[in-house]
Amino acid sequence: MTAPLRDAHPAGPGRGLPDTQQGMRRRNLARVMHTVSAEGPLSRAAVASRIGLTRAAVSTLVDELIRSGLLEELGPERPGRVGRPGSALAVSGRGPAGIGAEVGVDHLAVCAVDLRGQVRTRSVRHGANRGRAPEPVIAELTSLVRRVVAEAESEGLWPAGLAVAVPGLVARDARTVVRAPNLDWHDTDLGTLLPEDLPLTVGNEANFGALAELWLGDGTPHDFLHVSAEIGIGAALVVDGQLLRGTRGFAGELGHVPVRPDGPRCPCGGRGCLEQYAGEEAVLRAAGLEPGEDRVGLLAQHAADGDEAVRGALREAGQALGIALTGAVNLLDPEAVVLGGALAGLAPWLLPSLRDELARRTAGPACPVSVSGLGSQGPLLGAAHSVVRAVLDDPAVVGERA
Amino acid sequence: MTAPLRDAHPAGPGRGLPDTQQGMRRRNLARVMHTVSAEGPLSRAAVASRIGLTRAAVSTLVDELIRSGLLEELGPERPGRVGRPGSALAVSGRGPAGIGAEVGVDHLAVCAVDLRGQVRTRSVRHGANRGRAPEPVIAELTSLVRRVVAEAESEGLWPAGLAVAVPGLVARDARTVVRAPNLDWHDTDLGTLLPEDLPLTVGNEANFGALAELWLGDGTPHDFLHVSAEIGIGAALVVDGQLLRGTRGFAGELGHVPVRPDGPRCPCGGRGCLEQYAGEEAVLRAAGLEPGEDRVGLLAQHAADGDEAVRGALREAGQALGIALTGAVNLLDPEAVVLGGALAGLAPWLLPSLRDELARRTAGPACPVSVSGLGSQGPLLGAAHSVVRAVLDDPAVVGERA
DNA sequence: CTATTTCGTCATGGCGGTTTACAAATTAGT
DNA sequence: ACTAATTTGTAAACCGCCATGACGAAATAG
Repeated sequence: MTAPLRDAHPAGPGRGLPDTQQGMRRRNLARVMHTVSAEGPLSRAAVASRIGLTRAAVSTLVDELIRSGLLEELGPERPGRVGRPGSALAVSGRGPAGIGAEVGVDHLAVCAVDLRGQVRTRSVRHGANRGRAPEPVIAELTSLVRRVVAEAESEGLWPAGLAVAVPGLVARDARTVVRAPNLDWHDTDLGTLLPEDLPLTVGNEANFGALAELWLGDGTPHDFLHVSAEIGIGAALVVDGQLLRGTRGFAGELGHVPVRPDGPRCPCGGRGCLEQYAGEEAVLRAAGLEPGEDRVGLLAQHAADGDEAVRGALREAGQALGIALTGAVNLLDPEAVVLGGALAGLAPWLLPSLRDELARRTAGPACPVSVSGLGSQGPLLGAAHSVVRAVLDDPAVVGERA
Repeated sequence: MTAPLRDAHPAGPGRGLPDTQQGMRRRNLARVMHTVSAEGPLSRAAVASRIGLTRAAVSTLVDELIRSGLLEELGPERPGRVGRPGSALAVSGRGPAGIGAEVGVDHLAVCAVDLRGQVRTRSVRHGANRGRAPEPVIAELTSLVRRVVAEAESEGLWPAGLAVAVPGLVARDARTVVRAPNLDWHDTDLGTLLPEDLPLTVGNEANFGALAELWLGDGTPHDFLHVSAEIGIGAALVVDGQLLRGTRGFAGELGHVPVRPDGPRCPCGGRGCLEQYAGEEAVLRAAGLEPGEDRVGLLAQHAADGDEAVRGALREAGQALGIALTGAVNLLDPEAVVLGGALAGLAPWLLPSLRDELARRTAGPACPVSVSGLGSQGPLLGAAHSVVRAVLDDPAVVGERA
């Protein structure tokens, strides 16, 4: 069925769907879900005061959500104040689940996350996928998905959708991989290869990582730039809590921002792109290391051991990142820059020169640069959570099935 | 009263104001206004089918809008098809008007635009403002505003708001000018200096220019990058039909994107910023011309006359712009780049090297670069139209007054 | 033990869009 | 010219959704 999970509520007045009472109801159901999900167990009265509706209205909304299995009544609250205690409501731990999947260069991973945001099942398979054809890889992924779905179902969950994180550019249809250099995939429509009974969303790994940071990060603002380096160097731009995708869905190509316009040639056609200084290959070469298996781990290891060549290479990579990010920060004025993915592990050696370069080139106070706490889990979690968010954003759709 | 003209309808489900029936009505009124405004005279039935409501519902909405003076009944349509001809509806030419104002480095301008988008009155005063204190300048501007408002009123219009375009950074409150280097203004609150009986919005000149391009430009997409050069070099980013403002409202500082990281020092603290190559002063210096009065006109004149020094300087500026824009395009994946403001006049000599540089550094087809057709009128028109858009976006607010 | 406060629910009402029906105004066909 | 078909705009009845106000229930304060 492949329902459109995203963009259900376009912004701006005048545009968008006609405003009928059903739409109103749907939005109010979503408000209740978001409020309960974000602020823990809450009584009906508390929800009502937060979203600005009356207790009576919230009562009927909650009834509907409980009938759909999206909310649960936990029983009476501990009475601390005067007055009748409310009945605590919480997001259900047995309703729909978001299935997240990740196609990495040398692993596959799938997990199921319930509406509460808890990871309930997880399944990983190691093994290099570089250069393998899409069909066998996706077949393997499909079997992992089926296993995770089965386990989730045995815990009383049912899958509301599947989101797949891929290390490459994904078209705006959220189904076809336009280009994944590290897998050597081109124009591959995953919609035809994955189980068809689940609404599917395919997305860029870095984008899902950024969303994970937005939704799960501790103190992450909702205007930031998330930089990661799995496939080349990618940035995900989050503006006002929304991912900026670009016309063709290619936004965030930080790796090909010119750093030194007369620098070395880049396969993209340009010269002196960031990737020529801070890309994996470039850093390994500058560090004098052979490209091998776990290349990022290798770099971190050597850097930690005090290898000066490696440290110098990372210092210069940080500097190049700082230059490119200066441009990005000047253009976008984000609240923060967050380093994620592989960069997070190398942060100790990248950050000093990066911050230095950024500060030197900024007039006022420099944009704060932090490191993601999610590590390599970001993309997978972001994918799974994107399905969960879609349910919270429009509970009515899912309510029909339960 | 200074009502919030913007951001009345925040994006995303779950957030925003509670969804009550009155809000629904307001949004539907807005839909009707937008539809009629965008698609010319339309019958009630045509509006209904476009926005997806029933004819009956649209009838009552239209009645209300006509009573408020926002819509006009033009009379029966020419019947071309079978069936009863509809009664054509058009946006009123006598209701509210948007007052736009512009504080330029050497001029002041004010105009009134009606809901149809027609400029109805205009008033300009030449004279250098560089270095003058804000108070006398704004006093002068106020008298222009009063004159334009009086003229507009004599034509049956009433002012719905005032938007002021300023060559500098404006804080997110849309009232205070944080920094306007070319005027030498700092932290100036225009809210206290301008007539208080009009809802006020102060905005950056380049941003208003971009909005004008978005709303009035011929074939302008709704994802683009608008580059202009009045104060240094500014870019306005329009994403999905909305201006990207940045956390502090400082987004779009293209002028300080690093082009050559080891280039000449820039007052901003950086090195080799775009402004050091394509800024007004830099180009004049490279061209061997003295900074005088109408510097842009001077450059265009000499370039047209075949002055090779000037042409060379502009060629290099275009090249630098191309490098900086490569970065921006890689980050944002816009549908187009539009040159506006002073750059539009110099486009014939900037474009070749700019396009060349951009194409050379892009893998696929390069992002198309075009020139704004609005010329120097952009900011003023954008300001006035922003008020008009605010009325279209929420007709109910204004309806109360009529 | 009573007064007070707060919670959840119910009955009532208002508001807003839909449905259904119908008159008005045009074209197409005989 | 007259009828049938089509489309428009409006009115009346209806339904859905939230607000209002009242009420019982369950706690605290005195």
